[in-house]
Amino acid sequence: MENALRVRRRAQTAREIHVAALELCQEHGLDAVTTEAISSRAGISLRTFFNYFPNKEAAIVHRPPDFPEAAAKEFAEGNGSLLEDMRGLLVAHLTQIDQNRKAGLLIQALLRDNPGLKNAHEASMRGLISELATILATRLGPDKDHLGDILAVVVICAIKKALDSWLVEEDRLLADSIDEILVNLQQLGLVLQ
Amino acid sequence: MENALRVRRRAQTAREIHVAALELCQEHGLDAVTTEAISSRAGISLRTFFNYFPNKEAAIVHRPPDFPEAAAKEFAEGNGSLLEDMRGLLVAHLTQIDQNRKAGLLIQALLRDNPGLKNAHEASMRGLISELATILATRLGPDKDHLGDILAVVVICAIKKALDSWLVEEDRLLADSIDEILVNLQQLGLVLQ
DNA sequence: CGCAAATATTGCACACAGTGCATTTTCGTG
DNA sequence: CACGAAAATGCACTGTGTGCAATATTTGCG
Repeated sequence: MENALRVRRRAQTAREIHVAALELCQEHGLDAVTTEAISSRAGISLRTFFNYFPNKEAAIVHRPPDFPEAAAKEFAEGNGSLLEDMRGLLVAHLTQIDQNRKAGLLIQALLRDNPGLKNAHEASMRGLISELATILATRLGPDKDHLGDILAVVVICAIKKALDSWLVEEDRLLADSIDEILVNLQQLGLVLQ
Repeated sequence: MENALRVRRRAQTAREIHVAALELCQEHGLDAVTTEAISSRAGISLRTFFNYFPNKEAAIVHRPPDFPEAAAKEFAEGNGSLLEDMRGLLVAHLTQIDQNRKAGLLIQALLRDNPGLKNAHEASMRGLISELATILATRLGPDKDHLGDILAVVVICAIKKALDSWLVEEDRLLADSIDEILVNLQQLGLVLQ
């Protein structure tokens, strides 16, 4: 009952569907792309498509990279300033996004032009938010769950804002985007006094 | 070309559809409710339903009360502590929600039991968020747009959290919920130093 | 190896969602 | 009352998403 292989294969198929969806959107525009077309380009049946994604929007947005476990642990156990400790977490996370800059750009462009994708995007963000909320719960300790939840929301929101500038401006440094996030959060802290 | 009357009629019809949708959900559960059933209970054709809402989820969630203009203006032009000035805005907003406590409770219960409603709910929240962002832009002045956007997100998030406790606990005072919101935001400010 | 169990893929049928378009009805206004 | 804009409607049609049962593939194990 060793399913590590199966898990990897599943993830691979999902990625293939995702890529097929992105390519078709680039070629014909989101509205002209059907789940059937995606399935056939990905070399699977329509029925199988729905085994992997609930709808085409989900296939397009797929899921954002998670927070690497090592960085999460380090942050959760850190005891410096929260914002400074968070830098490592952000570096780890944004680095992963950087790996896949091309897909990121494409998805972002699609999001701009197709408001109908917003729901799917938000849904995938909810996953990230709750992952971060879990990490923050460890860091903040008990009885701070509301605070942790809210903080998670605001951090993800700041990351999204930074990605907007980062993916657009070709030669922007990753470090600058991270600074932007931290500065925004710090300003938020000031204004909430 | 005086369309004030038409606007009111339109809003009324939308409300009737909304109510019909809520009633049917209560009776048969969300999954068993079709757009056709909603239309027919509301006394309109299926085609007309889609003139008012893009899908049944939107009809169920409808739209949350906005921030009353007077309170918004007062907050935008205030110059005390941001959080204290915000209290008036929150009072005005939550009071409106209180007017319709019954529907609020029902919608909240539906949201708990039907994850499929989350998207529609988030979509309607986006409207509120951008409304608040506009208000905050006035209050904060220029060059703070990112900060205003992020702040709007976090405030709406705090409101949602407070509503969770408020709608559940029967005899909770509105004032307490508002305090809860402000305390959460203040704690957030502290932790972001 | 080769079998049995678990898991993944697929085809088919079907009910519902959502849209475009042309037509009809309603209703405020002059 | 009559006109015209806005709203409601009917109809046809494409695409979505699911349940179910059959088939194929992979995995663990004797």
